[in-house]
Order: sequence, then C-alpha cells, then structure tokens
Amino acid sequence: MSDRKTPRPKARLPRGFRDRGAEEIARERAVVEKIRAVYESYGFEPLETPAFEYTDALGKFLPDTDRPNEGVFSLKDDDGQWLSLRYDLTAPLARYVAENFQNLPKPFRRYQVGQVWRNEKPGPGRYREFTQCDADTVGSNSPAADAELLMMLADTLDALGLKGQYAILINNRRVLDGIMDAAKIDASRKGTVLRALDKLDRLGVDGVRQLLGAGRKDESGDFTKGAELSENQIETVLTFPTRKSLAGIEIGAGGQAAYDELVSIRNIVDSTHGEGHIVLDPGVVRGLDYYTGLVFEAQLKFPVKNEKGEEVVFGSVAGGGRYDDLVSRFTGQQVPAVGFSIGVSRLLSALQERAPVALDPLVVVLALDDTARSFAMARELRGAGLRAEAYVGNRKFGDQLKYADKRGAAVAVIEGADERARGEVTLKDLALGAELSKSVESRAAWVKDRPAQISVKRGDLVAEVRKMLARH
RNA sequence: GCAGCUGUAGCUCAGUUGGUUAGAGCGCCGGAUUGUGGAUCCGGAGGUCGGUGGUUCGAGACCACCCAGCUGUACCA
Repeated sequence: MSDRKTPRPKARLPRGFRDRGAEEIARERAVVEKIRAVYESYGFEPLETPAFEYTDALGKFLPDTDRPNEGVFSLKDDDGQWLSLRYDLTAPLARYVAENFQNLPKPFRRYQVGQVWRNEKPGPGRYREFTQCDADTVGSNSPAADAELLMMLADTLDALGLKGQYAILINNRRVLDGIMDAAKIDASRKGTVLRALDKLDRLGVDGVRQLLGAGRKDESGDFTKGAELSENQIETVLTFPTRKSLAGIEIGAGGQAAYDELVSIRNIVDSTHGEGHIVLDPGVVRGLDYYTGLVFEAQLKFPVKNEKGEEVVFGSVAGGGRYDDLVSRFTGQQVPAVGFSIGVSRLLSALQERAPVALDPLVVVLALDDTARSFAMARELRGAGLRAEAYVGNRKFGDQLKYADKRGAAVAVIEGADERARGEVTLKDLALGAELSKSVESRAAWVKDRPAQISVKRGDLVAEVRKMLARH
C-alpha cells in the first residue's frame, strides 16, 4: 500500500436513491402484474414512452443555465436542446397524444408503468426515483370516464388483497372554488387556502386552522406565514372538510353542479361495486394548477408502520383527477382527460407485512470435486422446474455450506467421492438443520450427528429433493 | 429555500473537566475443523476523528466558517 495519489472514492448511493434486492423486486413484480391484469381486463392498452423528454414538452420547469435542474434532472443534448428525465407519466402522455392525435381512437385509454425521477429533497419514504402505475382516459369529458376509472382503481385495490381496507376519497375543484367564493376569499389568497386544506391529513384541523389564520410554527421552530383569513372565513372554509356538510354554505351554481356530479359519480360506482368504496371528502385538493375538476385519492384504512416500527400518517397510495388543459399546451385544442396514478413503492411498503410474497425455494448443488457432475445435477433439477444452482466459487466444503446457508437455500445437494462410489447423493435439509442447531451446544456433537441430512440414490435426486422441499 | 439536530472503522456507537499509542459490538478475512451451516474460542485487516482556519504547551473534544447527512417545514407535476 504505497503512496496513494487519489483518495479512495466512498462507496455510497446518491441521496434519495435506493438499491433494491431480490425480495423487493419479487414483491414489486407480483404487485405490478396484478395491477396490469386489471387494467388490461378493462381494455386499457399499454404504452411505453422514454425516460427522457424534451424539457419544454414536460412543461413547468424550464431550465435556465443557472438552475438547469430545479425539480427535474436535466441535461443538454449535443445539439444544445434541453432534455429532462420525466417526473411523471402524464406529461409524456399529453405529448404522445398531441403527437399522434389523428390516429388514436377517442377516447384513448392507456396505462403505463414506469420509473419517474424528481430532483428534490428526499424525505422518509420519499425518493428521487420511484415507480408509478398510471391509467388515463383522454378525449372524454363524460362522468362515465370518471366513474370507470374509480371502478378500475377499486378493482385494482381489491385484486391486491385490500378489499374493504381502503376508501377512495373524491372531491371536485369547482366545489372548493364555490366554498371559497362563499367565504369571500380574494383571489390572491386562494392558493394559500387550498394548500392549507391539502394538509388536513398531516397537520390536523388545528394545524390547518393556524395556516388559514396567522401562521404556524413547525416542530423545529420555523414559522410559516398563514393566509390571514378572518375567523368567519376560516369557519366557512373548514365547515365542509370537518363536518362533511355543505349546510348553510351557498356555493353557487357552478359549485352545486360539481357537487351533484360527484354524487352521481359515486352512485354509479355504488351501483356496480356496492357502497363504501367512494367517499366524498372536501379535504382532497391535490396540487394547484393541474387539475380542473374531479380529484381523488385512495387511502388505506389500516395503520401503516415505517422501517422503525412506528405508526405513521401514510397519505394516499393512489391519486388522480380530471385535467382538461394538458394536451392543449401542444395543439391549442382542449382535450379533456382524466386519470390516476398508483405509487407502487408506497403501496409495497404498506403491503409489506400484510401480503408477503414467497420466493421459490432454492437448491444449491455443492461442487466438491467434479464440477461437471454438479452442473448436470443442477440442470436436472432446473429441468424439473426447481430453482437450482451449482456452486461456482472455489472455496472448501465448509465454506460452500456457509454459502448455501447465506443464500437462504432450502436444500443442499452433496456428492463427494464417498457418495459417488455408492451411487448416491447426500441431501441436506438446511432449513430443518437451522432449526435443530439452536439446541446443539458443541460443535463436535453437531458435526458427528449430521442432523437433517439423508443419503439417497443418485437416480432419485429430483424426487427426493421434491420430497424434502414438501416438508416446509 | 427556511429551521433544528447530527458528523469518530463497512454498520451501530463509546470516548471523562482538553492530556501519552483513538476504543467496543456487529460485519469481514484467517485459524481451531484436508468432507459439514449454528454457537464458541484464538488471531487479523480496516481510521485524513466531515473539511479548513483559530485558541492552547497540547484538540476527536473548545471557537469560527464551510461541507455533508438526518428530521421537520415550504414548494411540488
């Protein structure tokens, strides 16, 4: 170790990114397959778009040379044009629809599963790369399209084993507008009010009341300025969210029509799916600029724990709404659209302890002194549909067993010179052995007894391995 | 962005009012055991004490600034 000119790089993940291992990948695949199956059964067709888009096609965050990566990950292409990693699947959809408008059936119903990236500060359970599972209907302003998506979301959550354990909360932005008009909130404060209402689930009524009034101090002591509404205004704005009632509030013709539409959408879903899936909830706001009518979120009714085992306010596992202006950015034509997005990673962490996914058991064939024979046995086991591998390292026998143990293998297959001479193989039940080892004190006795292993005819390899696996 | 807290081995952390050569547990590697996982025992590798400057005879510790991480909050498609 002589003079090292450059210091070693530190092995570390970029902030907000994660590695994912076998178990999580298996769980995500299983979940995504269930979601896909439901979407496809509804006739939604899959679409894939690239990770990069031209930045101006994504909208909103146009990079300038000083701050090219505000909110999104951006880079400059060879020809000087800005590219960005997509931050959702909806903006690429709008681009796709605008680009292929004449060839698409209207309504165009598609789903898309993919990673999205956001260049922002990560938080607990919040990353800069995550998977979304979107379904959208473009080209229909009918409540039928809204209702269909709500049904499909309900069926999807049912298919994931969450039947009866969630509620889809729906609201309409025009109802909120009506309420704010009734409270005589001037236009400059509406944004602040909506943002405050959006935080009901996290901050509670008292926190939101502070944000609507003078302001709120967070637990670090930092102060957030409020909307400075009067007591009366605050009461009016909070009446619907807290008492779930519009009694005594005149929300105007537009607001009333939007409210009636919400009720009719709920009734459609109730008629096909039974009551209780859809709940009118005025606390649902979902952002500011994007949605134009219906907004909704799916919330889990059961408590969710974080990595430390603490119960957390979980928020929504899926959300969406109606956005009627997205395609017009490209074409100038209003194209009504409605859609939702399932946050697959969030859903997975919520599902973790409730619906574990079991991996197929693994068989490891140890390679004592004849690699070719080990490979042949592993191949034979694979041919029988088992997950099997031959040891490809170069360590001694004891270490090979340690390896099998660490892999979580269920069975080890051993064929050394002794076994071969007898035309047999030794099968070791690693799971059973791990259990037995708890009561063994001395290594000598453990080695001598060789628990949980049997010798079988080489020709019966597959059948005997199957028999051993069947015990668990 | 704002605020609070925290930075010592791969990980989790200890390190007395500032005092010699910076420690522990876990993990890793080797051995006890040329063919048997766990536990145990023995040995080993692994550190610019986040960085820079300052105070001091002396700084991992004290001060200033910077950087990074975590948490909350703001913004958020």
